Amino acid sequence: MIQNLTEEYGNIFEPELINEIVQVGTFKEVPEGYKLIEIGDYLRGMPLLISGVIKILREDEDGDELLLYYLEKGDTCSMTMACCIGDAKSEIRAIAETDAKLIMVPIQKMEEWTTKYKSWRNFVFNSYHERLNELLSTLDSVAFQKMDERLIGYLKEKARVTKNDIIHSTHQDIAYDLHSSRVVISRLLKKLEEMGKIKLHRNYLELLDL
Amino acid sequence: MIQNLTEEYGNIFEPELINEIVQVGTFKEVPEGYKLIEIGDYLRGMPLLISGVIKILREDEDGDELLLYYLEKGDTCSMTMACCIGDAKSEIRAIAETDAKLIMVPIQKMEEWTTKYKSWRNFVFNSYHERLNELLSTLDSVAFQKMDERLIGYLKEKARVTKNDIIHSTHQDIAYDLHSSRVVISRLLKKLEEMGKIKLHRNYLELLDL
DNA sequence: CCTGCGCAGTAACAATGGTTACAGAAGGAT
DNA sequence: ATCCTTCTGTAACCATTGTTACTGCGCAGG
Repeated sequence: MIQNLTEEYGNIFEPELINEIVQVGTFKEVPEGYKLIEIGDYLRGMPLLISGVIKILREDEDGDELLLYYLEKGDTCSMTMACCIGDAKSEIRAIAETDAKLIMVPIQKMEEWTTKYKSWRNFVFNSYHERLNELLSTLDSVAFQKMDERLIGYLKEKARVTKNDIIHSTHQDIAYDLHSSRVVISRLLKKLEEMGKIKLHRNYLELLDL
Repeated sequence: MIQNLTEEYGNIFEPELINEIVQVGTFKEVPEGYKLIEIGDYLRGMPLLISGVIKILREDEDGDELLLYYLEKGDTCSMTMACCIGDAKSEIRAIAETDAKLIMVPIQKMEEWTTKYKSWRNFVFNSYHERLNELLSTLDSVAFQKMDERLIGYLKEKARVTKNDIIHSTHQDIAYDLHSSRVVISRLLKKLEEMGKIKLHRNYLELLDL
C-alpha cells in the first residue's frame, strides 16, 4: 500500500499525510465488474484511486440509471460524500470498469486533514472542481444532444479510459449506461457500422473511425 | 455593506473574516432581470448572496439553455470558479430572478482564506456539496422525468424561491428555462389548467393546487 | 381611435426514441 | 449433437416532444 500511495500521490501529498493515510486507510484490490460501494460502506469512506477505472452511476427510485463519469487513477470522488449528506431518495453506484486498486479513507479524517494539510485541501477542492465539470458535461449531453451523438461520445470516452478501441459491452450494457433501450442502441450502432465508423461483433465492438 | 454582511453571515464567519471581506469585496445591488455575471467579470469573483434570488443557467454553443438552480440568500456559487477553470466551450449565465444584494469577492482571496479561516473552508465545502446535489437533481429531472413532471417541478420551485404563487413568466420564458419550446409548454400548461392545478393569465399564471 | 407587437391557443405534421414481438445466430453445457 | 441461454437484427407500432403555421387577443404608443 505504501509504495502504491507514494507512486501515485507522493508528489502531491506531504510525507506526514501519506503516513496518516497509511495508518487509517484500507487498501482494496477489486476486479472488473465489482460493485464497489455498498450503501452501507457509503458514509464511511472516500476512495483514492491508485489504478484502474471506476464508473459512477446515478440511479433513481425506479432503478433507472445513467452513467455520470469515470474515475481514473489519481482521482477521488468527493461526490460520494456530497450525496449521502443530501436526501437519499436517489443513489450513486460505483462499479469497477477495469480491475482497480484503491484506498478507502474514513470520512471522519476529512475535516481534520483539510485543516492540517494544505495539499489535502487542494486535492479535495480540485476533486470538486473536476466532478462539477464532469457533471456539467454529462448534463450537457443529456439535455442538448440526441441519442446518436451521445452514443458516439460514450464510445469515445469508454475507449479513452480503457485505452482500448475494442469495447467489450453488449448493446444492453450500453443502453443501461445511457438510460436508453437495447433496441434503440442496436439501431444506432447498426447505422454507425453502415457509416464505417465501427465494426460490430457478438459481445464486443471495434471503433474504426469515430 | 458591513451590516448586511453581519446580518447574513455574522453567525458563521469570524469577525476578522468579515473584516477582510469588507476590505476587498464589492457590494452590488442588482434589479430583477439583471444579467449578473459577464464573461469578463467571471474569473474575478465569487458572489456572496445577501438577499434576493439569482438563477444559474447553463448555455451551450448553439445558445440553447437550461436552468440549473437558484441561489438564495446565504448561498454562494462555487461553480462560477469551477467552470471558468474548465474548458470554455459552454458557459454559465447568472440572472437576477428578483432584486438582489450581493458581495463579489475576488477569487484570489480564496486560497488565502481557505488556509486562514476554518469558517470559510466549511462555507466553501458546504457550497460545493449543495451545488453538487442541486446539479444531481437537475440531472435527474432532465434524464428521468417527462416534460409534464419537469414543468410541475419547475413551477413549484419557482414559487418556492420567489415566495409567490403568482408566476410572472411567459410561456416562452418557461420554455427557455426547461430547454423546450413555447408550443409544448403552452400545451402542457393548458392541460394543467384543465386539471384545475393552475390558472392561466396573460404574462403570468397562478398556482392553485400543485 | 387605430396600429402594431408580443403573447397565447390550436391544428397538423415530423422526428425521435421507446416498446413489443419475433427470428435467428453464437456459444456454452451436457 | 442437442439443448439452452444470451445476444443481435428487424419490423411495426406508439408516445412524447418539437416544428411550422396561422389565428385572435390585449395592451401600449402614436
